[in-house]
Parts: sequence; C-alpha cells; structure tokens
Amino acid sequence: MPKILTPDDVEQFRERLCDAAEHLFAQHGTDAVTIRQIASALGVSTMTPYRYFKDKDAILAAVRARAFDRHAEALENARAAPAPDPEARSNAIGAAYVRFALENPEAYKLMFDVRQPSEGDYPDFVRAAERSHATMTAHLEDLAAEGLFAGDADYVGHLYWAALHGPIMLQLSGLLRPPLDAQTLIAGLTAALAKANITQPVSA
Amino acid sequence: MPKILTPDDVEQFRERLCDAAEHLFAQHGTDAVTIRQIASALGVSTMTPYRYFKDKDAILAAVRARAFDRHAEALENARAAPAPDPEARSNAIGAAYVRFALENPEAYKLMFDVRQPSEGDYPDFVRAAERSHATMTAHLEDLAAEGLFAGDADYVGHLYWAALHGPIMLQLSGLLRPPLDAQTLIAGLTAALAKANITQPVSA
DNA sequence: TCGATAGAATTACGTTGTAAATTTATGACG
DNA sequence: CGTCATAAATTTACAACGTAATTCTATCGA
Repeated sequence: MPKILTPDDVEQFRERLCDAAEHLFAQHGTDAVTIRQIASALGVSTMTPYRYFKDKDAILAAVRARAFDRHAEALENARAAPAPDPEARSNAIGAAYVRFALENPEAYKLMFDVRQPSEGDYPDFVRAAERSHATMTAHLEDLAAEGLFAGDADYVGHLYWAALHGPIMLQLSGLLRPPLDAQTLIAGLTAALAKANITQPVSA
Repeated sequence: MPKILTPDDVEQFRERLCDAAEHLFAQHGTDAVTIRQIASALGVSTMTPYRYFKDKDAILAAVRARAFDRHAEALENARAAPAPDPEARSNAIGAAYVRFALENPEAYKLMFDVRQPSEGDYPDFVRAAERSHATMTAHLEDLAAEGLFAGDADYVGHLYWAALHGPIMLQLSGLLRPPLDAQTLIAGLTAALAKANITQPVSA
C-alpha cells in the first residue's frame, strides 16, 4: 500500500497553506494572489493544493475562518483576563475588538468581505464567525448574572457590535478624513449606548 | 478626416457601458463579470471598452462612483422634500439612506467595497463619495442654523453615518440572524444617539 | 473620387483556475 | 527481498481571462 495521509497530515498542510495564503493576501491584496504563488511559497507543485482544498474559494473561506478564530481568541482572552470591575472588563473587550481590527486591517477586511456568495457552503467559516460574536453576548450575560445588566443580551451585544463595526469599516474603506477616525466615532457611539442604556429592541 | 467622437458621444457610451456593467454585477457578482460580457451586452467588440476606460479597474471605479451619486441623490431628495418638522426631516434622510442600501444591496456593497487599492487614482469616485456623505452634515448644519442643534455637525453626522452603516454592513455580510436585522439595530443606535445627545467628540 | 486617419474589430499572447493524464514513492505480500 | 497495487504528487493540457499589437473600416476635407 502507498503512503497514506493521516488526518493530522492533512490538517497540518492546510495550516501551512493558510498561513502562506494569508501572508500573500495581506501583502499583495486578495485578488492578486494566485494558486500558483501559494503553491510555490509552500514548495509544492501547482496542483497540490487541490488535494487539500476543493478550489480557490475554499481556500479563501478557510483563511477567513482562521481570521475569525484569531479575532474570537483575542476577545475571549480579554474576557478571561483579570479586571478591577465589570465596566473595566467591558471596556477591555471592546478595546480588544478594535485593536485586532486596526492592527490586522487586511484580516478584518477579509472577515467581513461581502463577496463570498454562499457562505453556507463553508460551515467552518460560519462557526468561526458565530464564535467571535458570541463572546460579546456572553459577557453581557455575565453582567446580567451579576445583576449589573437587565435586558436582551443578544440585542444589546449586537448594538455594541454594530457600534464598533460601523466606524471601523468606514475607516478601512478610506472614507474618514482627519481628525475623524474609527476610535473617535466608537467613543461617541459607545458613550451614547452607555448613557441611553437601551436594553430591548426599540420600536421604529 | 474620419469620424470624431464628441465629448458627448464619449460620455454617452460610458453611461451605457456603466449601466450594462452594473446590471451584470448585480446579476452575477462583481468578480464573475468579464470585459467580454460587458462588451457583448453592448453589441461591440471585446476591445471597444478600452477606448473609453483605461482598464477594468477604471470601469469598476466608474460604476462605484455612479452608485454613490444615486445614493447622494436619494439623500438630497429626502433633504429637499417638504417635512412637517425638522425631526421628521432627519428621520426621512435616515430612512432614505437605509432604503437605498436595502433596496440596492449590490450597489451598496460595491460602494463600500474595500478592495479597490488606491481610490485616489479615481477622483470621480472620491467626489461622489464625499457628495453622498455631505448631505448628512449639511442637514445637521441646517438644524444648527435653526437653533435646534448645537455641536460639531461633521462629527455628529459621522456618528449617525456609522450608526446606519454598521448594522447595514453586518446584515449584508450575512451575519445577522432573525429576529435581528439592520433596521432593528439602527433603531436602537439612533435612539441611543438621540437620547444621549452627543455633540462633540468624547475623550476616550 | 479619393486618401488620410479615428475608431472599431481582429488577432495574438501571457496568465489564470483547474481537469485529465502521468509519474513517483510507499508498504503489505509472495 | 523484490514486486506491485495504489495514494499522492507532478506534469501536461485547455478554455477563458485581461489587454497589447495589428488590421480593418468608414468618414470627411481635398
């Protein structure tokens, strides 16, 4: 019998390939990177990646999922870190979100890239995206358990998510001019949310 | 002497080409559309578009600029329309923004597509994008002139912009699950902004 | 009528994603 | 210990792409 790839071998190669792809994406832009470049960076032939991924779209989905996973990890670490009080922990989670986005703009753009047509075809991506956002909801549920927040944790979590995501995307789209930037807008939006203390969906 | 294209001829052909390209983009996705398809839809040869646009990127920039222009027009119409009171006019402008985005999701995605590397190369696009956002600031300056708002119009305009853009982008990225949607989040964020009445950049 | 020439069409080429065919290397078995 | 079936990798091949270079066509001043 010939050599057989263990599931571990497969996973390891996929990791290496995604690492290489991610670097190339960040360096040259997602569209400019070819399968041939990725294969060459790994020292394998052009067709070898096809043994590990269905096609180029599957590679893109895998890289996006990995970016979401790293993002989720940053949030989870912030949530797990010691904090003097719950408010400080809230701020730490928000700061971790923003820091990840601004320090890894190419990864963040990729995560929320709106072109992948049917994300349902890539369950790994969907799971990673859910995991990332779940931390924010979980933190609000912590606050609720401590009696510091009463309301719809999912809804309010999404409000804060949108309050971070909107400014970040405007900045990454190149549409903010000094002195405006994502941080300044996020400060205003989160201050407004905290002050208004919205807890339930408001009727339009 | 041979036939000579007047500037009007050129402009007319560009319009026709952008119309065709936009339809194809919305139908098949931006990436799947080829120059050959666009040319064929116009009944011209493959290379004819190159007489009117430098390359494919220039076509994309032109289509994006046109989308921003239509968006700006929708906002300007809402601002110019009669309204019972200033608050109603504010709501009408916001509603026009959201309606455009949700009724033309492909156009909206294109406008804020984060891939075009150096938008500075396309001054028409930059101008259209500025025009779109200027309406919101202008409306706040109207309010200020009437004594109904005192604060940094540019900053607060951007706060509302981000409060609309964030939820819309989350929805268009396919990351909102029922019962959550862009409208519900926008209602919460704009309610918070109105209630908190932020007027100046808040210090982090 | 005719020829110079702007604009359109045709041809051509390098590159892409990937299907199909071929080669290579492994490990159980006579 | 060689041999062979076969998984994995490579090589080859091809249609389609963006676009440069070339050729054709139709117009208008002479």
